[in-house]
Amino acid sequence: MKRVKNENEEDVLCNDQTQSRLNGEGNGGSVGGGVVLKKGPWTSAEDAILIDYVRKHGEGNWNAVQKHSGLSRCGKSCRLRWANHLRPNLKKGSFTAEEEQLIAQLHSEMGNRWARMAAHLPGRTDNEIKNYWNTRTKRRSRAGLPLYPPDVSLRKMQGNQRGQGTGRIDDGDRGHHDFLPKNNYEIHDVIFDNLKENQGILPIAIVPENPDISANSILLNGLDSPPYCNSVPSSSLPNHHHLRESTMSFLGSSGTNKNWFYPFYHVQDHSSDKIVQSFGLHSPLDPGLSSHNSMYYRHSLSNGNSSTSKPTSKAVKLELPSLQYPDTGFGGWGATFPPSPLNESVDVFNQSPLPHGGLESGSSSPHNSGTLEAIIYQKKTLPNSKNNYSDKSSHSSTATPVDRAESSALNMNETEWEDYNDHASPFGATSILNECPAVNSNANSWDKLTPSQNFSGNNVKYEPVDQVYTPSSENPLSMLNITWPDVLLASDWHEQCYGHEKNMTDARDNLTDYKKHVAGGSYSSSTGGYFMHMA
DNA sequence: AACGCGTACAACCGCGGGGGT
DNA sequence: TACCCCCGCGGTTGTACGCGT
Repeated sequence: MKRVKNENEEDVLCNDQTQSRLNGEGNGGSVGGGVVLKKGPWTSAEDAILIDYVRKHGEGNWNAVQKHSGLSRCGKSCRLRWANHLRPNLKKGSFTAEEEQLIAQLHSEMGNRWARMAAHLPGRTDNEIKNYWNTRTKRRSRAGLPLYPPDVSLRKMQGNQRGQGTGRIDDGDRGHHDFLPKNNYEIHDVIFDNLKENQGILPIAIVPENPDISANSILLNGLDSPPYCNSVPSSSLPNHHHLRESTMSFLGSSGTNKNWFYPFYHVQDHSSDKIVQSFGLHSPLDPGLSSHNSMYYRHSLSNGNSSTSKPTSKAVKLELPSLQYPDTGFGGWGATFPPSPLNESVDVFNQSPLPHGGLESGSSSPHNSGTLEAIIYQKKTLPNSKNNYSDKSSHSSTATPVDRAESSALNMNETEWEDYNDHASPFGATSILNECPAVNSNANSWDKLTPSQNFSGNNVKYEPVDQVYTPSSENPLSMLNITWPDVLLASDWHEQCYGHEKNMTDARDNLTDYKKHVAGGSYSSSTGGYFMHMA
């Protein structure tokens, strides 16, 4: 279709056929006899021939198509054409919101296993899903958005909780439990404990006065980054903030506006020798992560005096498979909704840094898959971070492009913000909204959210979050959000901290206005910016 | 209108697994 | 056990289209 010019191209041999010839195979008549096989777009006539062939002979034995039908296409091309376009019951058109959500969920569990994902999406092909995801990934990466919607991340995290005792990453195919009960939501006591402990922790993104410092940079660097605190460069700090390799702190090597990226880190409060939980959304939900390894949200510390925490971290790269962006650092790898259809016997201790591969069952590792499981898995499997940081960055990451890492880091932070605002997290929206000028609660798609952005502002501003993944009647997947503990907790927490909900409402309005102000700046909506909304 | 850019999508390519011999 | 063949999968490429400037 797109390659119209190929209609008139000189026929070329299918590579496979060429290989077959070389291998002595493909003896199917003319193929082996040197008949050139067409490449490029299929014509309707060819389609008709192929359809007719399949009708008569059924699927399979694709190399025989050319022989029996005279179609000058290699078997591989025929199979692809049939599978992706001619096969009955194919669903055409763009993905629905439900499908998008499911894809994200599946990808968070499976990684780039398109065919398996396609099995969960009737009428959709692996190629279609792959194209969608890749495009989406690119777009979101460019916009500095999280790869996964917050509920996916949360779900993963919840699954992670459940799976903690097992030491398993994912049940994978073993489960074949298509969907977990929707009401399997659990709130561990520790969640509430953490809530209490972290009252006053504010998820803030500081917008510098200096317009040259991107909001994301600030986000990533947090309050410990100049000019917001007097901390020394994180890289030179003593290891009182230990960043595990798996937590994917990224080094923005190119300097400008990149600085150090350590989207996840803990802050150890020196005065109390207590790990000050730096991030919130998932932390309170995961006992294991919350107190030790949780590195999700960047909060100011209690009483808002974040700069006193001397947060820092080391930058570490995390290698991921291509197109896998470690931009969501939260979530677990336990089987959650929907459960992984995979039966991936993941050696949780196998964290081979191989850039590719390792994805197939039997050898899969979340580390390699680039899924949320991988991310969280590493968090969990590595030693507790406290005083245990070892700089594995130079060992584990072979070739992670810096820009990817950066975008990933950005994404993680963006995700954090989305989550905050999405769910009125007691750590998030509530906190933000009490001091933050803007929140857009009208978003209906997690796919087009707040991008990274440079803008100037007052001394301290909160990063506006454009899009909020808001469960609503418009979103048939709202039911998924029953698993949002934040939602359940927000009210209570908010009441506890602020006494009334009005603050949030007001803050949302203010934030919305602020967002508009910001969006009027340099950001291009064409790149998936502030005001991109799903149709 | 022209251009540039981003996106969507079809198709190609290489690799590896599984089954048969 | 080794080899061959077929098939499927995932990564990548190339091009048309749409939109903004």
